[in-house]
Amino acid sequence: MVQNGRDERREAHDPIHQRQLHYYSQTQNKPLHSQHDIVSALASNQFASQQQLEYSYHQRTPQSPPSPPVEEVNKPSLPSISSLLGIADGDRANGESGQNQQQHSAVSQNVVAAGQTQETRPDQTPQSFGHTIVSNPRMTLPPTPPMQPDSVVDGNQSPSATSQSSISAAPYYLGSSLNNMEPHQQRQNVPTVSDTKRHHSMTIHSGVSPYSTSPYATSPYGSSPGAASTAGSFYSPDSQVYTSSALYQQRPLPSNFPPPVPINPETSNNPWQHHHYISASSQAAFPQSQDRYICQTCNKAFSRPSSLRIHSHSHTGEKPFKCPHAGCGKAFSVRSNMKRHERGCHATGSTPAPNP
DNA sequence: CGCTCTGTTCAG
DNA sequence: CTGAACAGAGC
Repeated sequence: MVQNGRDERREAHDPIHQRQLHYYSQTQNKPLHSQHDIVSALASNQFASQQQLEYSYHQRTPQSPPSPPVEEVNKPSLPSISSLLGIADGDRANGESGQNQQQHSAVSQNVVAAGQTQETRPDQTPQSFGHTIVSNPRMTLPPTPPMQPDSVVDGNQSPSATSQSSISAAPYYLGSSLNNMEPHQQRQNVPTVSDTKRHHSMTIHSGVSPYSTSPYATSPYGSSPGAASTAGSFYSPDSQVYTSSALYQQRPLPSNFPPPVPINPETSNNPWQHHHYISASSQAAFPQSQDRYICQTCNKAFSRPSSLRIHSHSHTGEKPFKCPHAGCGKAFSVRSNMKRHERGCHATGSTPAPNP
């Protein structure tokens, strides 16, 4: 909410920002870029009815990721799981063919049940997450040792879990950090390659992504952040909190967040630590800096909230900064980029109007 | 002290 | 050319 306040402030002063409000409304009607399209489409389909956030910013933010999941949901991902379950249960599946609809439901139940029974800590989001990974991944997750059943138990250590208790730590992250990948990335099931640039932190995350994003992921809901907002209720108890008001709300990272890596000998084997959690990446790149703001969508960490915000634009496709030039109409997620564009494309002169 | 803004730089 | 992230300056 604080962010909003800031935004308001800025928008009030900045004509450009004021514009963006209109811009959003317009964007919905006109063809947008990939992200925009997806987001808007989703907004109209799911989000629209789901949760209308106060700010346009939030409106699209709502875990744009869901876009990919939408397709993925229909994909074999679920069926395969059901198959697995069916195989496992055998008689059950056959006996109750009508449960097809409950494919994911069953899965989710499994997750939850597993989490509650094994973990005895229903509060923890990670466990469900971890469990999901462990249960399904088998088929394709050979490389990571963390696959051990213990992973579930270790889930206790997972940042998410700890976040609850020690959230007050300091840093913040966007929403629930379940998904390491970006919407498009998830879609493609490709490890975050685009981030490989400067994402030292992402390196780890990239390795992780496969698990969380993999099609076999129990349920697209659980794996995708967008889903989190949608169906997050099941995967994360807290999700309700995030979802409603904290889609992009930053939360303090657990004090354990950074430390997770070194951890105790016992936890040293923590699977989550290097496969499905931001902590690994974040801590890797950001040792103890308290100002770690983590993007829920991609788990990327930033030292400044403003940076995180800007970064969030990349996920939402939000481009609040429009080129003032008449004929241009280009929009940018970063103001400096827009300025640069102006300088480059519209000449350094201050005269925006294109001279024929 | 923390945050935002701006400029610069890297990468595709 | 544009997107994205970082670092510095200013408030």
